[in-house]
Amino acid sequence: MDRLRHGGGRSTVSRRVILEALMHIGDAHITAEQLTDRIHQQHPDINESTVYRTLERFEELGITCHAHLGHGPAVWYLTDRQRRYLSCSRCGDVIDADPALFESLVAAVEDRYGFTVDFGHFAVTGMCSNCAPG
Amino acid sequence: MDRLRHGGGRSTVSRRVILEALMHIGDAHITAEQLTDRIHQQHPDINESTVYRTLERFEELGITCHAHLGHGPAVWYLTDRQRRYLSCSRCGDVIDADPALFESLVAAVEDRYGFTVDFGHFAVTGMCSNCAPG
DNA sequence: CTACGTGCAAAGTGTTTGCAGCTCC
DNA sequence: GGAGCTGCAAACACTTTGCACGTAG
Repeated sequence: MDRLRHGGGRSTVSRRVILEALMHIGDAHITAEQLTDRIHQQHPDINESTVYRTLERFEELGITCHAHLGHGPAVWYLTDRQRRYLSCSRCGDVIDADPALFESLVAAVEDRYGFTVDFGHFAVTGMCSNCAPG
Repeated sequence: MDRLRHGGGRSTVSRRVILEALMHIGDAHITAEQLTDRIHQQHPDINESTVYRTLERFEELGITCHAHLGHGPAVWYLTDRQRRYLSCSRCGDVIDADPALFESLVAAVEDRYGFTVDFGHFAVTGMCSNCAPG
């Protein structure tokens, strides 16, 4: 909220509620729709488009970010730690992987192409151990 | 086409035209809409939904696959070689990177989580050298 | 001849936007 | 008091689907 005010934004009921809901899910992640549903339990008057707009505003300020885990809706979470999602394209299971594994690839790509990888934005898809053939 | 027939599919004009168009783009990739537009130059009667259905059918048979390069439409290409796309989230530029760079990460993830990574499906996003700050 | 493929139009999903009213500072 | 938020409904982009007709094998 400090960061919001600092960035020229206003502190409103909707924004406080959305931020609290995000803090409440802790280490997990949530879609905009699920978040809206939860918020509606206590605040049925907060509109889904406000949730979208707020999440986007928060993202500009570096408070939240979103990732795409597969073909469905994006998921949102607080930017409190790095996320490296492995998403099974068959069963939809999501593994929250160790970022350290990705470091050498990030460095190699930077080196070779001058490209700064952001693994947080799109999940790495594939098949989990249960779904992989053989 | 052999593979199509072998998989129990029929050889039709639409399918031959779509396959030819895909072969024609060579090493590149194309969205379903762009593909439809091109096909319409010679075959204005082939419907976009047929293009979608055909690409999907081809994918089941391992002839084509699709990847998501960013927030826009998916791109399609023939499954003739591995693709490791780096997609700049600012300017949209796409780098077709060397698959060898990704091998050790693929192995490490397999080892640690039993998860078989498919880097072909979702691009790796980030910032290209022109767009990266600093 | 019949299962599979197609055109067309309509629906679906996830997200964004225009506008008029409201509220924080 | 005015920029910034909000609700609402409608639009949006991309893709999928239902249905009746057509065609490959």
